Amino acid sequence: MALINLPKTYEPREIQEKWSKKWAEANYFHAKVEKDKEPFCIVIPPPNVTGFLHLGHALDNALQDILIRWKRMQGYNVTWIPGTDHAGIATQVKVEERLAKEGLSRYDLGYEGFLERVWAWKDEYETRITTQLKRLGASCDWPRQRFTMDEGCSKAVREVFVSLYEKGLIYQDDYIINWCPRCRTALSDIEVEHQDTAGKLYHVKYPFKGKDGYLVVATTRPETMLGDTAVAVHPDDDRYKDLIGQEVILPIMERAIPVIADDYVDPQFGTGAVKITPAHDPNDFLMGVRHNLPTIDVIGEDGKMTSKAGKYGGYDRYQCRRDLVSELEEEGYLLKVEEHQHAVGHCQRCDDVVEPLVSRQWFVKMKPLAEPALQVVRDGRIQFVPERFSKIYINWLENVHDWCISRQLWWGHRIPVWYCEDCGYKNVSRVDPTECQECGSERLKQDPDVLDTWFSSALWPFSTLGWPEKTPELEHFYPTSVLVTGYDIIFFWVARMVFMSMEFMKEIPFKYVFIHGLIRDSEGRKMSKSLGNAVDPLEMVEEYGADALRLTLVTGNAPGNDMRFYREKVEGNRNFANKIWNASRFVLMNLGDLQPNVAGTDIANLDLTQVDKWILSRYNSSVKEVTELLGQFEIGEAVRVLYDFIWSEFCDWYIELVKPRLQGEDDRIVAQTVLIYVLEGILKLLHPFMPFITEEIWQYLPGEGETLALAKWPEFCEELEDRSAEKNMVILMETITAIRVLRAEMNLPPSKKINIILYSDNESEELLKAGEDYIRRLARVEMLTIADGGAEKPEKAISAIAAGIEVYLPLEGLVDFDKEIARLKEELKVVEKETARFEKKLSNKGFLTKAPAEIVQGEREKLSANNEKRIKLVERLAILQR
RNA sequence: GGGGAAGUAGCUCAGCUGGUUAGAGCGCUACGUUGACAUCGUAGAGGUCAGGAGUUCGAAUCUCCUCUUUCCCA
Repeated sequence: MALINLPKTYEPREIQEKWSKKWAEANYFHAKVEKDKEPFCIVIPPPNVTGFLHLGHALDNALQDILIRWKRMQGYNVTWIPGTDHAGIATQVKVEERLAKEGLSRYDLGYEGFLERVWAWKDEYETRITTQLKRLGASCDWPRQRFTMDEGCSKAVREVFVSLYEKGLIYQDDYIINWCPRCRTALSDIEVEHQDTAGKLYHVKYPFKGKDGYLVVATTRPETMLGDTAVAVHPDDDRYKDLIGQEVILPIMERAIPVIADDYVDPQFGTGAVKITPAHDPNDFLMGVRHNLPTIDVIGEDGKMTSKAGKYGGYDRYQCRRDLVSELEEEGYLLKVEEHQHAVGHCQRCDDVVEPLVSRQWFVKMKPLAEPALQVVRDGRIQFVPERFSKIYINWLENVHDWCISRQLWWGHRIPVWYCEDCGYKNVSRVDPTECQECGSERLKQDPDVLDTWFSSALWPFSTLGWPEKTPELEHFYPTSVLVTGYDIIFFWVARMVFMSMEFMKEIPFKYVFIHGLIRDSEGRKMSKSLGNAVDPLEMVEEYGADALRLTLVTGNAPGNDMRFYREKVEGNRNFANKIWNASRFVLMNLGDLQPNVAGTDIANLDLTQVDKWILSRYNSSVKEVTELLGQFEIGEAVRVLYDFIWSEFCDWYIELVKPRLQGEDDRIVAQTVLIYVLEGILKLLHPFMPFITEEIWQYLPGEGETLALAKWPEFCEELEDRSAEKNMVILMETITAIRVLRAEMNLPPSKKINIILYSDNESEELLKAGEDYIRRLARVEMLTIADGGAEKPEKAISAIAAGIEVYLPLEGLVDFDKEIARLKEELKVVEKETARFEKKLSNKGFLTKAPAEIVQGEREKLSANNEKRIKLVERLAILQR
């Protein structure tokens, strides 16, 4: 077969299009359950069907794909389960926004009509997301794709809800919750984002009842005073001790309320007396429970004041605040107003200011569930990478409050509770009931609310594998191997998956939680639509290629840390891809008619040169390092090792060194075989990171196999390790570099041929003789002489010392002796400084006795090498200065 | 108020369990089209590893303190 070489230029676009299509068609990434093989399973953090994927998704999925492709090549039974999240509130907000553009609200369409629109939206975005993932190279097990509201996931949700209800772990209660007046729904604690806001602290007089004088309370939210049912002070606060048990008159409302004592009050804050509004503040609510205070709700679900707010009924909450403050001022109740910084809760989805209010909602009792979830992280059965994130997880679970799971939305899993309109019984059922389990009435009404979107995501690791059915997938692939996600959803998702798994599977959901950071813009800001600084991953894919983008996202920063995104970084990695492309092109173009059966060749037994042995040894240790680093989730370091090996060693040195041999006949085949062997290994090692370019090139290589994605991952091979070849090559490379430095020093362009004399001891003489051609070629030397170290040295020359070899560049009439002396003196200074350092270290008794022998030996060698160099420099200077 | 992270070359960042002559990419300087690659090559300049104290034979790395920047939680 005549070999076809790669196209002259690297065109990522064509390659990625071709391969994402081919891979999908061939269904390479679908894994059947193979019981005799070790499983490796990742469930994708399901992207929300709210929009397009952003760079954060690209990072998350690149990391997963790297692990997945690596393990697949290692021969594991690998499945990466893709899917999307219905993202209840977020999606509903999006669809409502779209409707608003048509001048419609969800009420105009009605419940059924609105849901139809949301399902259509879901289909549209699910398709887009899937397409995007494929274009990024994600090797998902597509036939197993899931959706949090598909039939199976819905069944899992139903089972979990009913089961928790039966165990008493789900309950309904009137409780203070976070309410978003814009979305008109309850939110869980973590869906509220606290933002520091410049506010005011109002000092208001509350007159004593039945006597002169007043108490001053400080509040940031005066409008809630309309619902005050007490004033609280600290029991030990001497200022107020006498007032406890007495009453004050609530201004405007003219209502008498008691002064109570509670430890919760901070005597240092404000005046030390706080107004208590149990209906509109979480802490006040708890205090109200402790002291049996009435609850007066003055703010409604629409964010407006209720009729209980007296004359302010119907006012918007902010309007009420303004008007109320002026009234207080006019009436002389307002003592003073201070500037005050405080945290204000905002809705995570729509950014409206959240209103704490009392409402009847469904909750998950957290304490009993949290305990096992804490245990598995504390005892290391689940490991966070990096480890520090386990603290965040533990701290949250230790202080977790009950989870409000009901949402007043239309889009989501309906709560499986039917209220009997006759006896009021709550029918909580796995199958839709037709009659009341209590009284038999058929007049049943399902709870109108839906569940928090995270309720279904919490089941994702097992619901996607078929639970509650006992599927072979569940049995084989569960627990999953690793979860890859950002630190921003440790509470929302990771913790919840763990406790749900512990409760329902009696098993951890995954062994490792691999946490990554956020992608920020070049100024370190979060990327967001409103800032207009978001980068579209597909735009980068178009411009630089998916491989370059993937590499950019996973390198150059430590695990768990945020990363700034620069287009220049992607460009740099595109250049790296181009380098690989051209190096491969070179190898292929020099293959000629050779069809080496690399797989069947025992490479170590070929008649290898030192250079071959060196590159094989270096390649071999790269295999080892990359594999180890991947095992430690050190993706960035693994890439760095590969990048350096490929560019600096394989391309810059090996290819250059091997060139002459490819022209000759003697050992041409050996050189070709080594080239192709190392190249193929490189492509394999690089494939998880850069799947498209490696697959494309690999197809041009001789050998068997349909796809690189299913090729065997390289293994470390003892036989290829060759320390002495590595050492020899260092000498050779340093010699070549030394000549190049002299050339540059004298401003001699490469076109100018030069003569070089190398003086060496017997040991390296042989090595230099063997490497004569290399030196001549790579340093562009016309006439190369290798002489004994003791031989007479030319006077009119400039010199350098590299790896114990004296390099002389004779320059008849061109040498400026003063300049050369100065140059050598400068070098001598550096060497002397080094020598002194080593000497000092080695004369330190503590060092000699306490440091490991290896280290001491290393320092000794460094000292003697330095000394040798120093002596030669001194000698040379003596001659020049004679 | 509690907790985390970060401070290393002009910029962006690596540097794992303490032993390197402290690295990379970009940028910068000089030279260069040598038949894989100018999306490139060769050589180079550039760092008191935020500051202080301590532990140690030895600290960018461990401990404590200070300063600065960030993020999360209350």
